[in-house]
Amino acid sequence: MATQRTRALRPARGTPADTRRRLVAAAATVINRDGYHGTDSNRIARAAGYAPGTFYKHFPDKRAILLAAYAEWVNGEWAAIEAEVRAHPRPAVVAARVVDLVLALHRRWRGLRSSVLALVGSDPTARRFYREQRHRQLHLLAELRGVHGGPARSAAEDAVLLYALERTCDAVANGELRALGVGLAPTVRVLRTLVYRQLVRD
Amino acid sequence: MATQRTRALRPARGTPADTRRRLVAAAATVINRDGYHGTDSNRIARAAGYAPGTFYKHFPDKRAILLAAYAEWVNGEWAAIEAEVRAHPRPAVVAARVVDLVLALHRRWRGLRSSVLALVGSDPTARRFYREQRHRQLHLLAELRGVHGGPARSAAEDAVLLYALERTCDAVANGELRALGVGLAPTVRVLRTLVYRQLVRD
Amino acid sequence: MATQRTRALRPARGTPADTRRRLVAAAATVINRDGYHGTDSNRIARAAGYAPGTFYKHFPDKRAILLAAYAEWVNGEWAAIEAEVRAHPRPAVVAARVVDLVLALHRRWRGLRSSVLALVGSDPTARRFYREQRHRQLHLLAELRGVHGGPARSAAEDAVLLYALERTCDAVANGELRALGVGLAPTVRVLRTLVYRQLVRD
Amino acid sequence: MATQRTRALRPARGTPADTRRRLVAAAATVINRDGYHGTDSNRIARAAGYAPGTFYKHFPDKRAILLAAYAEWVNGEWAAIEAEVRAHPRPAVVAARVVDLVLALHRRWRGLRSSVLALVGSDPTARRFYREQRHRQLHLLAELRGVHGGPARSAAEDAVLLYALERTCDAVANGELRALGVGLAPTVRVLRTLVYRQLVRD
DNA sequence: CATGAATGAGCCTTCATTCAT
DNA sequence: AATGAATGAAGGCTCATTCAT
Repeated sequence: MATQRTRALRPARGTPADTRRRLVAAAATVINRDGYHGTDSNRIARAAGYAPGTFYKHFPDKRAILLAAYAEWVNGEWAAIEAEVRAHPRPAVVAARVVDLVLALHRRWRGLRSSVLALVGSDPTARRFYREQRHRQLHLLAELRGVHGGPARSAAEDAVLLYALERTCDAVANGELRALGVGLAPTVRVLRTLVYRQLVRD
Repeated sequence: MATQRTRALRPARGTPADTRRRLVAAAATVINRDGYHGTDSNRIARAAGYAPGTFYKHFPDKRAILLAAYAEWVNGEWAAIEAEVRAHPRPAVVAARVVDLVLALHRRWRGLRSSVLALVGSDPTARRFYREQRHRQLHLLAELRGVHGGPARSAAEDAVLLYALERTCDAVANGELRALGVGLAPTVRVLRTLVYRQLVRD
Repeated sequence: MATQRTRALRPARGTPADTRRRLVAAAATVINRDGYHGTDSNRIARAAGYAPGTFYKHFPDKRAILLAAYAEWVNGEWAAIEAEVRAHPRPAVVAARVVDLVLALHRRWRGLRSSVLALVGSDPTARRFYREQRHRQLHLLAELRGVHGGPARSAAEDAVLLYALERTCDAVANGELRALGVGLAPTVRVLRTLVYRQLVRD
Repeated sequence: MATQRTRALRPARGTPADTRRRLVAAAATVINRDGYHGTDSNRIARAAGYAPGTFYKHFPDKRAILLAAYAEWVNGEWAAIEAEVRAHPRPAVVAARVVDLVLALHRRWRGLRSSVLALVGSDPTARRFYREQRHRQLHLLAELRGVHGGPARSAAEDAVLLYALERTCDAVANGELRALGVGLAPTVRVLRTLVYRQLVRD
């Protein structure tokens, strides 16, 4: 009953982990480009070189792969941030690197971030997941400050800083800032100053 | 998954403007509650007391009513903010009022905002529209500072402040902050301080 | 975005009741021919002259229309049986008519019956529905006996009779009996006798 | 909706006949529990301790294993009935045993029977196979009557008896009878009487 | 013999949108 | 102006089946 028409010489068979990785990578790319509601699971599977059914051997539903893609890539890049940051002892340099890296991150994954945020707005699971990311950031920030012998800061201050950083980087990434006539360089400078002040004594 | 209350009994037949207003109001309520992708145009029409066809007599598509709802209601409330704010002469009071009002606004329209932001991420029209809001805010901020004889601030500083305010209020509205163990009162204090400092000389 | 290609000059617009009737009639025919698992809701809708979406305006799911078809048609014909039966005073005639009618019924709706029975085997709703049919038959049988001044019979006897009648008619309808080398006429005679004996004193 | 217990830990590797037997046994259990349309071939294979591919090394398709399961298990138990029945000389005892055993059989294999019946309604192969079972029953009945020096009975009478027995036992097995308010004991009595009368002179 | 990753046709269902009334 | 029945493209997901290892 099932026809067999070799669409492209059957993609190399691999371990489930490989397949999963490919699917996640494809999802990240495709969703980042077309948006979560702008693609579908079949398209993601095809982009990874698989048939529709393969998707559901690895993810229970479409939502799951968005979260997985977010986890995989954003977490991965956050690890890179941690690594780079730890390598630099001077607060000013650290502040600059953090801003640069977060900005690069937001630029690269703007579409993916947007999709995740939308899902966070309506899906409890996504919400829980997203909050874990934030927790991690808060801890990282506190740790950085400790390393640099910085002052005690309230969690509220840290949180507001992170939100400012995140939201501004999104604005840069999606062209909002430019459209407002606000320059990139001064904005980056403001952000660096904000981060720097949070790390050291006033 | 989607709730379907609000089967309005409103008498139909009225001026086109009336109908449009009712549709927009219904859309704001319903989308705020169920999300843009969590409702459909038929449901919105019914919530306003009309048949599906009526919807498309007043809006070219579903997206349009989301933008209209955002414009109508959120703009309306921003006008209220402007009015209230202008009435208070002291910067500290103004800062407090702005934070309180923006927070209230975000709390009330959390779902609508989330839906709009998602659309902004993928739709050029929505993007353009959204940027106009921001422009308005920037102008208001500059004006406030002028009124209070505040210092010259770069557009970048103003923009970052607005982003911090907006994103933090969203975080409060959707419970993110509470989930992170960050208290509401200290957060509001941080925001007020931020706004206050932006209005007066350091 | 939606193309419009007039597939067949848009089927006459009617009242919802009309549409529902057409859908049920089409479902009865199609399922009777191809089996419940041999068709799909789109095919049923098309057979009734409608698009797929119309189906779901009238039925929550595929299962529902099978039950509706069963209810509509089989109930309808049982009403016919009741009417005919009441018109004949002599038990022997009644017995004959009942057997003939049930047999005709099973012959005509063999596929539909088969599908319903399968569903009854796995679906609680279907099960409940099916039992109501049986209840009705039991009452009808008891009533008939009363009319003819027949003897007291236990519910068990009545039930077994009904099962024998039903199952044998199914066997005739699906050719089982013929395949076994058992003639139709003698079988009908046995059934008539069975029914007759249940109606009158031994 | 479908349960997925029975992840067998059985050692694979064995003669083809062993594998086949295990698959059939698993299919009988799983289908009896979840229904033919409520499981899939992968699940059956897993329940037997094998991979999906193994299934299709032993059966051409899913339908085949349903028939095999029916043949293997139900036939096996019918053989047991034959044996037991032959061991008892008195018609009354034989009748009682037959009813009891058929009832037990139907109770145990209710789901499997239901699935087979549904397939019989649409699949010629299944139909042919099912009729062979009936043939066997008819012969057994005739033989029993001969043994007991019973009267000549038409094939039609025998067939109707078998149908009554089968259908009533199904009704008991699936709770239909209880739902109708008909007691088990009286029903069994009716069936025993029916069988008994068919075995001896009136 | 057995594996199990992969397939892909196709089912069920939704919903933005249209149009005859 | 309003209606609401109808549309139909398309999306999420399943599962019988295959085949390279």
